[in-house]
Amino acid sequence: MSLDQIDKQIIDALFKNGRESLANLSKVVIKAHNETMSHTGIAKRITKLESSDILKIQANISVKNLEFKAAFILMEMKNFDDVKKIIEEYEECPRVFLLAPVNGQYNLIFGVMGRNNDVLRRYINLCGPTNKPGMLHSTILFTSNFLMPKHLPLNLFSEVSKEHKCKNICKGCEAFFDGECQGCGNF
Amino acid sequence: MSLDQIDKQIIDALFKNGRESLANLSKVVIKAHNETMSHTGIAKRITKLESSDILKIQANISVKNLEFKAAFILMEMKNFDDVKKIIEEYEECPRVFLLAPVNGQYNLIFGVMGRNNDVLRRYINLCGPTNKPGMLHSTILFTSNFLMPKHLPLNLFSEVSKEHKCKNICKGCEAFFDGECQGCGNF
DNA sequence: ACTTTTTATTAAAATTTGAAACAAAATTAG
DNA sequence: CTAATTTTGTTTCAAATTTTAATAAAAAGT
Repeated sequence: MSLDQIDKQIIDALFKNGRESLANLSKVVIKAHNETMSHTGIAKRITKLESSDILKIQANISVKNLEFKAAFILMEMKNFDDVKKIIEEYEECPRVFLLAPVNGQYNLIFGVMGRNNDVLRRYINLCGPTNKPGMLHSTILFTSNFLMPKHLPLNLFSEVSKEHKCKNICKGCEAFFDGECQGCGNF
Repeated sequence: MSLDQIDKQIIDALFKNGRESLANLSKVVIKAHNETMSHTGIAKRITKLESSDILKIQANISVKNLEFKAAFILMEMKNFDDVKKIIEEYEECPRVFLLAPVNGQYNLIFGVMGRNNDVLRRYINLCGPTNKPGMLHSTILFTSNFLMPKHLPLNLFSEVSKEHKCKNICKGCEAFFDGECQGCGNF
């Protein structure tokens, strides 16, 4: 599916304010020959874009303003199966805000988020992906200053993803069994 | 400003659906002792989170479903002034979806988005940051498969950012003066 | 203990959304 | 090319939601 000019105008308006009313959108979105569009028409477009999973209107939060700390981990893996295994283990983790297989000097880019540097370091050392099998080389980059995107979709406060999802990571973790681990959801 | 349990529940619900009605949010958000909260109270919380720039409800779009192509550029710069200069030049560019100074082996992480690999390569070669002064070393990673975040806030369709904002990049560009450049906003 | 400030509630008015039936345009098939 | 079909957009109106303003309650500061 591809986007036409109307879709793009809707997306642009919703990029600026995701809760803009359909009434206002219908004023802003202009068809050819300067005609406006009905709010019902706009609603149908939005529904369609959402159900084809192209668009999702979400709460994005500012890493900078909450003073969260983030790390990018770049990984060079032995083979693609090892990459896939890491992805499987981490794609539901609420701390992982970035996960993408890449081509180039590294095979996988991984982003982790924490309330502060302590939490972040503990995660990287105890729960992180860097000591998984197949890892040839990795490098870690720290930041807390996202200039772009200013607001990120972070799944930090979901009740479901606190313990359950991370079993596959936690089952080999000493801290988890010693009761020292505060859980993934401790933001 | 820090977030309490109610804020987190609101953000979590809006992460799932940014246009959830205040009425529904007031049913979902639970205070201590299992009390619900009034929808007016919820609205004030949201307004407060937005005006302190912690929360922004936005249209996020799926890189994967639109089959957009992205590249991460990792840069090691001579000094921090050079980093700042790159940031100044690129932070308004609609193609740049990621821009963060980092600490570690590299000083800056940069993400660019394009409709296809051709557009992306042309941008990197002609408009990209890799040949700017102060660059010691850089590496490029390509991807089109964002597993996380599934949907990204991309400012691709804004009318304002088509030519104006990129003057500082374009003024030394041959393609721009030859009329070969299709402009930053050509998505 | 009192005042100030912040936060939440209620209820009515204004606005927005959703549903259904219809119209127009685009696409497909004959 | 024309008719049938599908897709897309419009209108209308009832139902649901949001906003506003006045008030109450709780928390913080003196």
